[in-house]
Amino acid sequence: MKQTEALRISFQAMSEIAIIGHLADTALAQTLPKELSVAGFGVLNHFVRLNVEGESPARLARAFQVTKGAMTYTLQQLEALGYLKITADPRDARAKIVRITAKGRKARDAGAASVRPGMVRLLDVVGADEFARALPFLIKLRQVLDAARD
Amino acid sequence: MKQTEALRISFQAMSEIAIIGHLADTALAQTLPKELSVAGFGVLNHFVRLNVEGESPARLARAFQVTKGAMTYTLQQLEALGYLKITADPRDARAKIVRITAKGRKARDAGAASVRPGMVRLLDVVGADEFARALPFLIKLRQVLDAARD
DNA sequence: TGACTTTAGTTCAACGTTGAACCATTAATG
DNA sequence: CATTAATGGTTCAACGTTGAACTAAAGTCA
Repeated sequence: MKQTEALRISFQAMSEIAIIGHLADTALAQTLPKELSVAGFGVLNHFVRLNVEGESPARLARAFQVTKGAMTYTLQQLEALGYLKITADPRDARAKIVRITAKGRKARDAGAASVRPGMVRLLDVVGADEFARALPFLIKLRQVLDAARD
Repeated sequence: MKQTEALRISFQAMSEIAIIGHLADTALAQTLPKELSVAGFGVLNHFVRLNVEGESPARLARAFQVTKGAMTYTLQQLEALGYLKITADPRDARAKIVRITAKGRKARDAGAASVRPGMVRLLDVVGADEFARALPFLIKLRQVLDAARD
């Protein structure tokens, strides 16, 4: 394949990915209850999915590729909603420990449930095997971009 | 494949796509000169890539999956920079016609050139064929989500 | 034709993000 | 050890986005 062609294709692929990400974000935001942002749902989901007990804001910021300031904002919202409990870290006076509450767990379950129908509809049209085939490529691409982010 | 499994995989795929989109956006924003936003570059690119002569703001908003308000904002920036010329549409008094200027063309070429090295580096690691294999899936997924956006 | 409905564009408050500045604390180094 | 560098967290202005409200101009159709 000519390099020009390769550049064109990879550029288009990145464009498509950016658009899909945008559409998915918008769809998710509309599905979730309005007091829960996509970022907030992501954090709640993180605790449940990975069965993590406590995380520091800094670790969360890195996990979500977001600035510390953005994470501070998101966590403040979630704590105000009673979905998280944030305490001081006894081992490091700079740090804090973030924990999900029972209420937060319920909110994330409700969120996950509200996403399901849309996902099922999507699987109906696109096909589970296509997702499965694309996933390794996506993971690799994410890892590379992630690492390149210096 | 069990449905639970299919849901898990497709959900993860969408997550990866969202993250990649986010990383790509950030990387692109850092590469572009600071007066040119990703959205602005997208608009300039649209005119050059598709060799379109004139477009209405409404059509552009639809093409980029963005609200009319967001497109108004982007176009105002680009016009202030002298990259676009916006005139009234003689055939429809509600509408306007957006055209790229020579200066805009130069800015988009410079932008495209500044993206190239990063793209080449990406191709080095991920491989052009992988992009090529994934592209049809991505296009299909984008089209489905696009259509589902009612 | 006249009454609705749709479409084009703008404006504005609110949101979630970034980048930079800042303070406090811990880690690394000479 | 004493400095210096790195890390954790917050705050704030600025940005680009949404959604809603609005004006103006077509389009539809009975």
